[in-house]
Amino acid sequence: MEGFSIFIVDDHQLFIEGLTALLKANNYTVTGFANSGSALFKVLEQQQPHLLLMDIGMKEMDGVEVSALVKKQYPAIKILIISMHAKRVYLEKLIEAGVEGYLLKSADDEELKLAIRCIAEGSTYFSPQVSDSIFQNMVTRNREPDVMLTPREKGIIKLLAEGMNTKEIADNLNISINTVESHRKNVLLKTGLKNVAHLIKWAFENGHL
Amino acid sequence: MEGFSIFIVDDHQLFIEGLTALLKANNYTVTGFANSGSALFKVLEQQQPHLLLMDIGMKEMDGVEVSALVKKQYPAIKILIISMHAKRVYLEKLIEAGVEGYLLKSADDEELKLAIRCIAEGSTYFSPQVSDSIFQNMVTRNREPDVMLTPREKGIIKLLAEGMNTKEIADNLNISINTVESHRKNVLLKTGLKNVAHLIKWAFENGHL
DNA sequence: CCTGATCTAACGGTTTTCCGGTAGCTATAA
DNA sequence: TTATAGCTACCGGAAAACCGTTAGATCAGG
Repeated sequence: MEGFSIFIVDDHQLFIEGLTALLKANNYTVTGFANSGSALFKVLEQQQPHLLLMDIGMKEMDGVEVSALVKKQYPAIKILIISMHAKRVYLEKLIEAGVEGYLLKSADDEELKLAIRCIAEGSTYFSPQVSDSIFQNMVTRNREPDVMLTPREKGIIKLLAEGMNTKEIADNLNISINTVESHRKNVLLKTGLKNVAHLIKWAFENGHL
Repeated sequence: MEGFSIFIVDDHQLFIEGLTALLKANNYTVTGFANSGSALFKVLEQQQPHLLLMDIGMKEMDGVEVSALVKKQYPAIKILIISMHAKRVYLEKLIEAGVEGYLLKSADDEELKLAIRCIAEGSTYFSPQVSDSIFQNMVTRNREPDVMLTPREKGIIKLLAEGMNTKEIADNLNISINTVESHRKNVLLKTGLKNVAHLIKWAFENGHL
């Protein structure tokens, strides 16, 4: 494992330091860390580690975008995602981006070492829970072909979540009530959700709020 | 610091092991860990550590309840909360429960060591960001006097979030439509929210979903 | 230039929510 | 034993959401 450099990306300093201590105790080489995407790219200009341990928290969907960008600019760098949860939404995009592995934070250090070994050898590692999720997704994929919301629609969802009714939203955006109803209707149509309450929950779970 | 035992409670095994490695590298004594509240209490019957490092994630509000229970049954055990965010909702209850400290995961190891030292010496440590949040809370406290939902109400909110309407919920719970409407009405009344969409958002932000 | 996506707007009818008030039944705590 | 809290249930009217459908304007990309 000598000569295999690991770099940690996470916005939780404590987790970085814990992970670093853990890896060093197991004779891995940790060459640094970054707290944000921009910090990471600054470092990558100077040095390219072999492996990025990338944490994906709840709030920042951008961990996904960061991964995609890294893969585009530095295809040689391997990426192992360490995430809180096995959300399909993230997974799809991450696999599309070409990450080499996906671990849950509930994994233990044995699984972490296994994942790193797999990736170092040129393979991939996706934790079982996650693989199931992927497979399930493959099967049901056709039903939900990636719902994309327009900016206007996202804006209206935000206002709906604030408790505004159609008229208030119309006033707020200086458009007709009919228009707002059209948007609301379109969103429900394209997402296949039942009503606004359902929509708000969906928006939360899919990073739109 | 010799003779001061630390015990970690977290449902993320990786974080536990990272933290353990970090603490051991700094010559602290880590006597064990637990992945859940129930596991913790089983261990506490056998041994009482001096300090609990308690992680509070997003989903499990129960970290708060666990802390309260520990403090009630083992007042001598100190508790240092390590949390993802500085949510007022959690903070209030944790302080009420009597925890000795509150750290964010964005803290570094220096702050962790400082917090542990403070608590070991009989003092308390609340990270600056959190203290601000507390203070801000003191000022605005009067406006939101702690809305408590009954189990039935929580159940109905969950079903509402699934997109069910009143009739479907009534069927699902085997109660009258009128009853469901009463509950929905009461919830909106006691929370002061505008409609169900607003309610779903509120429920998400306050840990009810 | 044509096409597709987006934003805008409208109408009529049905269903559901929202609001207000009222009220009985049970279990539990003061 | 009173309260008090929680769950249950009902009614009627106003307001809003939901549904299906149509359609003009604009603007970016092939």
